[in-house]
Amino acid sequence: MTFAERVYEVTALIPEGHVTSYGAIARALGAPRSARMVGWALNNSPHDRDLPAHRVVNRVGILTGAIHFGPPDEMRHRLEVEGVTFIDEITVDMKAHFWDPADDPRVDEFFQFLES
DNA sequence: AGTTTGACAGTAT
DNA sequence: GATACTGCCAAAC
Repeated sequence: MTFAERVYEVTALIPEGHVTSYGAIARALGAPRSARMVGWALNNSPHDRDLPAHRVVNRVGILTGAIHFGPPDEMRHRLEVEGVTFIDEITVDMKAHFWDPADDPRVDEFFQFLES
């Protein structure tokens, strides 16, 4: 299983109405210095898998990946529909919606699965 | 096998 | 504070 595939698995676990950051995913994968790789992985993410990639923002809460969602405001709109609030046009309220993969027991289960 | 490329993060200025 | 700079490393080519 490649690094990118692990990124997809974690991304799929992001709860509705929440967001996480590239760095947080990298840490959860045991590669704390590989935030850029998470971005790279999502950039090449499969379109046939319905990944909630719109729930991944940078550490500040800015939707740096918005340009990959077609219409300029598509990403923000998807988040707003889920109840995610913004502190300005492009910045999500991280304090209210941040979800850390490392805090979710399902992520631990996932890693145990990998070892078996 | 060497180079390039990022949807980043942390530190320094 | 806002920029600028630097470290990062998996994949594609």
